[in-house]
Amino acid sequence: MGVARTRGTGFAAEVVRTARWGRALAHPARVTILTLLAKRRTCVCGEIVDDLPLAQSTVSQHLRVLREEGLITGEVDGTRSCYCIDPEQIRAMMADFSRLGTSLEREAACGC
Amino acid sequence: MGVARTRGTGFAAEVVRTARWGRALAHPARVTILTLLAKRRTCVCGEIVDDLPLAQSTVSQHLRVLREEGLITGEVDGTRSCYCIDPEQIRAMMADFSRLGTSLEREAACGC
DNA sequence: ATTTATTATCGTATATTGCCGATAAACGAT
DNA sequence: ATCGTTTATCGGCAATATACGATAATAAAT
Repeated sequence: MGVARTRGTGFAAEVVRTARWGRALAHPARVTILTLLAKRRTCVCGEIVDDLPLAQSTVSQHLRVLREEGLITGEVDGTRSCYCIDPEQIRAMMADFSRLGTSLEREAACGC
Repeated sequence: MGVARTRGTGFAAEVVRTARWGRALAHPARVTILTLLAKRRTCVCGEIVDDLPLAQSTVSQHLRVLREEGLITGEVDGTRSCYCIDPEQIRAMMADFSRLGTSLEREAACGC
């Protein structure tokens, strides 16, 4: 999706942050990668590729998105790359979602 | 982002659902719209437009995305449209996010 | 030094997103 | 019937997203 001209401008900071988390999760591959990294202790890129119905290069791109959003960290280990979830950022994301949730559930009554 | 050829195929149903929620929240305008609808009792489209730094047609598109994802409901009221949050779906979204969160926080230790 | 293995990046094609102005559609009011 | 208001949709444009194969780049192994 095109990052629009107004993206990130004219919106509250917390809203922009929440939208970034949303974008990070906006593809099944990325959600799957996160759960894989949480499930396994090992975090080698190749295994992730094996578990996804996507080409290696495509998985690498999804990993980069997750890294750019801060949800995972990548570390080079010889010829391979070791990816790990960043628990701090996961908690931050969930906190933002949680804040949004309570904010949205506060007044659920509809006047229509 | 382009809905890719493999989107929704080869991924677990819950993962796909979570990714759709993420996509719904993936733009600051849509997050803002949701919070606006929660804050106010009234849900007329025009007011939403007034509160966003976007053209009316653009806001209408964002409203459509939120409606397609089921987070809001639209109802025609004479010449205007009344949009409301769907509390049931909001709860469903938050439940999915919550499930994801606990799943991701379970094993946060990184072996790297 | 050469090969093998692993991963990131490049190049490219296609689809989607997001934005806007303009227009259509629907309704209420005059 | 006509006008004004409100909203949805259309058309077009630029930017991203997603996918893949191919190619670098790096390190381990022979």
